Amino acid sequence: MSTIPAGRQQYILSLIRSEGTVTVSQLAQELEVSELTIRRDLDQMAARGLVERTHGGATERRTLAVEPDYPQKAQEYPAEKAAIGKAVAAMVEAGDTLYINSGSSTLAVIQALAKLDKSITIVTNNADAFWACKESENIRLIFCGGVYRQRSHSVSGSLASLVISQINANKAIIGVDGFSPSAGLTTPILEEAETTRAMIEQTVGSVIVVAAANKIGVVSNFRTVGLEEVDVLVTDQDGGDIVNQMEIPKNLAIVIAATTL
Amino acid sequence: MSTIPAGRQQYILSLIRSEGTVTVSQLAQELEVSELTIRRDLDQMAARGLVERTHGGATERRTLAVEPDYPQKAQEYPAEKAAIGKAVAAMVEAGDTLYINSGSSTLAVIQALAKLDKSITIVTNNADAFWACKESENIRLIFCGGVYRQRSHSVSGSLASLVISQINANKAIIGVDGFSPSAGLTTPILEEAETTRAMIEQTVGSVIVVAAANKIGVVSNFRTVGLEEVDVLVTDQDGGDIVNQMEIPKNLAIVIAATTL
DNA sequence: TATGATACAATCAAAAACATTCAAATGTCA
DNA sequence: TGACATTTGAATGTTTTTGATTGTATCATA
Repeated sequence: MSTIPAGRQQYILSLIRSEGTVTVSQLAQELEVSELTIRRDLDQMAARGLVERTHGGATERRTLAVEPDYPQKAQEYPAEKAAIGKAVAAMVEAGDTLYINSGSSTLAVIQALAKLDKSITIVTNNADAFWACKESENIRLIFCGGVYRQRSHSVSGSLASLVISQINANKAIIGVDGFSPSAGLTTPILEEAETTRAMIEQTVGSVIVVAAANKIGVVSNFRTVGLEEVDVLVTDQDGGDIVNQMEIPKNLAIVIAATTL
Repeated sequence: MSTIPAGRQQYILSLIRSEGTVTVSQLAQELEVSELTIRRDLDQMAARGLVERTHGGATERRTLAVEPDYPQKAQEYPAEKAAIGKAVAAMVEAGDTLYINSGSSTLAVIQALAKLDKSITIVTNNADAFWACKESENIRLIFCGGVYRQRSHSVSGSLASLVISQINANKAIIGVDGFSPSAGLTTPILEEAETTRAMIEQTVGSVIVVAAANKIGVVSNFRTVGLEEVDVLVTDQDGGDIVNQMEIPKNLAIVIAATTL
């Protein structure tokens, strides 16, 4: 077989495409190199986004790195998301006007708020908010305008910013794809980043970021704002553990949502 | 078989997708691991929301975590509305930018357009447009901002007008509650009337009104525009009969949508 | 409703896979 | 050839996975 790294990795990739998964030991035998070499190959390929690394081997990437497929992502880790949603909803008081951006985590917040049905105003660009609030008599729902993005079930862009510039809220509830001390809050879609930034700029009260463990420490393509703009981070148990080992601004409060069942 | 967790879980998932349910003992035998390992796999997958755990095994998730579940509006005269929608959709050409306001008749137009899937841009304040266009790759959907009205599944008000002021369309497809020579187009909600008027003002091409027979000759509370602003009226057979006995502007074309079934 | 069979949760120890560091082998360019 | 970078493999300790064990919860059928 190929004795150079590039050839090996190409073979690994083709095998992953046909089999779905590969194991380190199997590849080491087949290519007659040490398992360590295979691990290094897989790590490199994972860093380039070609495969997904798992314990013992690697799998095919389910979705493109750029923009996650909505229905798949939306139902990942429902328990954690529901817990986060509940915790955030508890921070909301009657009379509040909230900015809530799009994403499956913030949808969980909307669902929790819909259940409580306090008299609040929600300003959002999440298209799923409509049905989530369909039985909440006391929630006033204001929707951002803009270009609809099928993949994320949301609207964004300059039209959304235009609407947002007209509204001041006293809390912002922001879901992100990346939360990092150095890079701040990041998302894979430029327009979403712009819309989210506009929401934060129009918020006079506290900015609450929701991010499950798999978002903490991650850096995505486009920056919305730095962590200094954030007042509260709501995450799950694992996320809390990661944050504890990071250098974060002192004024940023961490809230752990317990997955109590 | 795959000896790593990822491969096992992938196999389990594919099996669940085809069979509907799986049992722990069956999987343990098939994959040649202990039942305990299978249980751990299933628990992990359940935590991620991929499967539903049951006693002794797992089943496919029957309900998606996110389910619009729109109460399909108790459609009055579905056949007539579908016919009107089809007739209007036939007037739309690739490249068009359309204003479409809210209402069950115009929703039928959107549904017909979604089926054709021409490359057009739809600007609407109808919240149901999201799911109606969910499988139309070529339709660009721009949503108006504004306050959401549960009863009509739409947004309206000054924020909607603000967005509309930024966009020029070459056709407007307008549903109304009242169509009358003397009172013009009328609707029972002030904000909807304002939004619809703004749409018509921003249209440089033809204004197409859709109205079933039960709207013809009716006068509702708030006036949007007079009939002189309308270029085409699309109605059903009965509606055509009524219009024929009316005094309408000469430049207003009448189109009868045949209920061919 | 009681009861035996099965599935489960919790804990622990062994095995496998891993990260990390370092040195040897290989290839490249002057 | 010699200096340098790249690739590879060995050795170390750490983490993850796995299966055996125990006792508990749940199910099906009488």
